[in-house]
Amino acid sequence: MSIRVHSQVPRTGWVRSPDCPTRPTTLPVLSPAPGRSMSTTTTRSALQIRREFLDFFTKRHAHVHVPSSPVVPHDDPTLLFANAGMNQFKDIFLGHADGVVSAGNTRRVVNSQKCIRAGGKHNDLEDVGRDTYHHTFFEMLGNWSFGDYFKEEAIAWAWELLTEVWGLEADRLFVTVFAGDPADGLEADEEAETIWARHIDADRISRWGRADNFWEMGETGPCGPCSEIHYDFTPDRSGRDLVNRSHPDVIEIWNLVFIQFNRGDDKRLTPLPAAHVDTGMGFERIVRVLQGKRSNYDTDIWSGIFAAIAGLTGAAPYQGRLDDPVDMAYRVIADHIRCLTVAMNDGAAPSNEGRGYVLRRILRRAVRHAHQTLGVEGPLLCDLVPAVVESLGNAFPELREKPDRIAATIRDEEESFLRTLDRGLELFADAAARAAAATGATGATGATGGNRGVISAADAFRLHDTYGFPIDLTRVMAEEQGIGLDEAGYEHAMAEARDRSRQGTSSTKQLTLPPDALAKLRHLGIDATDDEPKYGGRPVVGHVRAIWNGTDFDESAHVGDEVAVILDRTPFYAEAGGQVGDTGALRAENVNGGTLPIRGRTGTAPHDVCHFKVEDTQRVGDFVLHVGRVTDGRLACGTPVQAMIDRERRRATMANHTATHLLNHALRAVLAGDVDQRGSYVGPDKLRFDFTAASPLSLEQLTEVESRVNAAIAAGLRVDAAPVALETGRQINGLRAVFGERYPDPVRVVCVGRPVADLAADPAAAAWATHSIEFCGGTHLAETGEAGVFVILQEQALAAGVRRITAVTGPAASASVEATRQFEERLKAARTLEGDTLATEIETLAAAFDEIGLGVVAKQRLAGPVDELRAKLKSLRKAAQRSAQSDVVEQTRRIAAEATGPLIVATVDDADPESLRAALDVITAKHPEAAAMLLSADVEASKVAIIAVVPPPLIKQGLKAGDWVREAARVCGGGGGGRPDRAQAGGKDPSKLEDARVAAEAFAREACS
RNA sequence: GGGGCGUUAGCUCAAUUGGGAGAGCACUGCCUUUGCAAGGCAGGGGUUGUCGGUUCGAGUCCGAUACGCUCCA
Repeated sequence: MSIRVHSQVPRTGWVRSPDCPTRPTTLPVLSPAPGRSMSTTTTRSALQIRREFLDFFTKRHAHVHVPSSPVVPHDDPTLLFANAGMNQFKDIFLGHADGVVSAGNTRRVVNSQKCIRAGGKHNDLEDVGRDTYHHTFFEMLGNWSFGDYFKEEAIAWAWELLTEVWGLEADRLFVTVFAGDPADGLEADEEAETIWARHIDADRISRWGRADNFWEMGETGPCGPCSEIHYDFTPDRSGRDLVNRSHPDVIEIWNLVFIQFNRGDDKRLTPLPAAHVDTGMGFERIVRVLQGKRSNYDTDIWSGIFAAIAGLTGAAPYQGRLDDPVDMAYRVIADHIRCLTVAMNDGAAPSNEGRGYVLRRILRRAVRHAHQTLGVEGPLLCDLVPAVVESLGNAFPELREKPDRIAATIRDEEESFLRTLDRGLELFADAAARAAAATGATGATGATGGNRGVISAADAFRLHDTYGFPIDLTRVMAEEQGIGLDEAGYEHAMAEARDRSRQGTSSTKQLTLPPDALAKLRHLGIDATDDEPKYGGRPVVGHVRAIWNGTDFDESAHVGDEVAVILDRTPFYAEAGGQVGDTGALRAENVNGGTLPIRGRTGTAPHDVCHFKVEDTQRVGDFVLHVGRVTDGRLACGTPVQAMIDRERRRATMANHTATHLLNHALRAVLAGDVDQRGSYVGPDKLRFDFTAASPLSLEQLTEVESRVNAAIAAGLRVDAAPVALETGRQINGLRAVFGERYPDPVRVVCVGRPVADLAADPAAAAWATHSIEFCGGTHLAETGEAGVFVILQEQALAAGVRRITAVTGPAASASVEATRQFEERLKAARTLEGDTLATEIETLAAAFDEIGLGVVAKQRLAGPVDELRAKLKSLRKAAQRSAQSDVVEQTRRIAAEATGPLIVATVDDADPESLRAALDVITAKHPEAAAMLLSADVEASKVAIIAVVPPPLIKQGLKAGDWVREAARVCGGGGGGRPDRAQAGGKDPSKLEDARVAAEAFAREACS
């Protein structure tokens, strides 16, 4: 179905016409919009529409407004970006689907969720700009019932809002309901149909099958029928047959999902005890409907951004034409900058992988349109950020926090892409030249398309794959120059590359649980792992509850099996919050001097012996997975095991974790607040802390940070951790939380130097600002002194505006301090050395400088002196080489002086190939007509170096330098070659040096005779 | 997670089957010019990212690794 070109339709015709009057709202809770006039066309602003939606549910129907979750999901790796309103409530549906559920204290929620649909399975990116309704970023309005109201209210309220509050006409609305599905034994949703019939003419309700009207979250889990409301834009209201036809004139505006079933592992549906409502209404669409526009882009949502684009580029104003490249550029740029601003505000950044890569592609697409269509030379997008903040800041106040930083990052990325384009242009010119050469149409000017050749598939693919030069740009440029393009071949190469990429994947065995396995565990009645003992770290007795082999659950595992074990109780810390998972062992024998009592399932003999080596610990849902291998005996479900962590490794990890908190706090103190944690790694070997910072840390700042942390360690402060109500926790003065992270309630608070109880008692106290206080589930030292020493090893850039500090504590840090001390002493001592000993010492020191793990502070301080020494070594070497060379040259001078005739073959002492070359130049200078060969032996290295030169006349006679040296090298056990006029070779037997010389002389005489 | 490409002087880049590490710009000195812009001559500057292998010989071939660019998921 083709999309009609809207430019044929007068735009004003789509503002509300007399047959579509706007009825004033009668709702008392809504304040009348200022300046609203009944006599002219009255349209609500986008701002009002959003407000009215939220107010309708909060004020009139007792919902609680829950703010949008970040568009970058921090706790769901399966999701690239938040793509639906239900994302942040997923746990409620999944985890506790069979009980009474709530979000916070309410079971009625309303929200406007920031969503991004780009990348992943549903990729709309390429459609954005081409039509009237695709967006990479959009808002999803929704109301929610968690086991509270159901179809009756959901339908009635939706109808009330649309027709009474917003005054939409009933004869422009159509409703769909679920038709039932025999395969699932599902009846049609007559309940919804009956309810609808009370509001709308029965002939406007239609039944649809599973694809359109049955919603499922995944293979298993909560699901149910849904009911959609469609709006008919056709001038004569003839849209009845266009419902669900993807027609631009009849669009779905609201989807009401009734979650009433659970799909089990056996694919069977069982009714849920508490049913839920999940509704979604695309904000951009409803605004379009209420403002009577033919396109989402004709609404006031976009006008500010369009105006900014026009102002910055000088382009003609937006006309709303679908077929106009300029208007398309407007849509693409406006859509993409909204998406980028929101995503980056929530913590994403353009990069070359994952969601960062999606952002990069979005940014580049926008830049390309600005560049090609609007003729923008430099960066543009970064200057549009304020317009986005202006238009969305009211709904999402977090956008006002750091627009400058976002703009700066976008600018960097734009500039880098413009460089890529420049480089691509050169490569394109090469490819075009090759295309012309291949057809023999060399530089014929005025040639019409076709005879200037074709850009080969290989070139097009290489431009794209290696240099990121987009294929559509290649196409446009080829067209401009009248060159063809092998697009079919390009697609083929692309498909091959995809295959290659795919084949490389899917080989490693995953020992984490997929969602359906998780559901199965719950189905088996296995409870969440009790991992509270992790904070104590002492061995505990647990029972094997399940054994996961990567694809299925087993009853037992045997020696050599790599599996993941789930216990009912464990002291193992599962990887989280940057801290690595514990390692250790599970044992089932002679615990506490005797055999463990058996309390598990039947069939497990008391004499079972087993040793399971735990190599990693991961958390999936509420279960702790002990990943590793059986090293002895047999591990069976039900077996009681002694679970013991590697305590030394844990101790080192704890020290690093506590130090990470101290570092976080010190950074904030030194860099004056402009520090957000962006990630961390806490392991036994080291800690890494990524944070936002505009510029590199100076030596002074690094020193300051390091000494602050060491001061806290030296003070021997107590570290306290305790759960606190989330609301109280958030109020604690000086608290560090990770941006965008979601925390449980109650949340665990870790504080250095003050009992958590004190904080909870008076959260706002000014004194807390001087303490490190974080929400953290990790394991920590009891007292900071146990960390020993803290040394920063490295400070580096990770991405624009993000820096990483790598540091160590404990023995590793002490070792670094000691290494630094020794290094400094040796450095000082080296200044007094001379000659060979100096050379050796400098070499050792220079090598050690990068190897021995010096702290970054020491390193920066010592870099100067070390460089001086390096320079000194260099000049020493140079001098030595010069003198060695002059020795050889001196010998050669004598040889040259004594030599006569067209053939000079001589041996010299102690010459490296370099010196031999210089020496040979001496001979050719004196005897340009002679063929010359020099041989030298290095007895220590047991090597022979040979070099030869032959003037052109002798080459003609048949003496080729390459053959010549090869003959000489053959005698002393080597080989060689080169050009006819000049060649080198080597041998391995210095004792045959004289033989080689004789053989070479004979060979040359033979060849020249 | 997987694929492709790259890393050579301070900067931008060369180096044809493996056989003498180079150019331009920048730098230093001298000369020319009233001065500027520039020109002439001379000179300094390189562990060819790192580690290992093959070879008589590696910037070049092979394997690892780091970093960067890029494509795919």
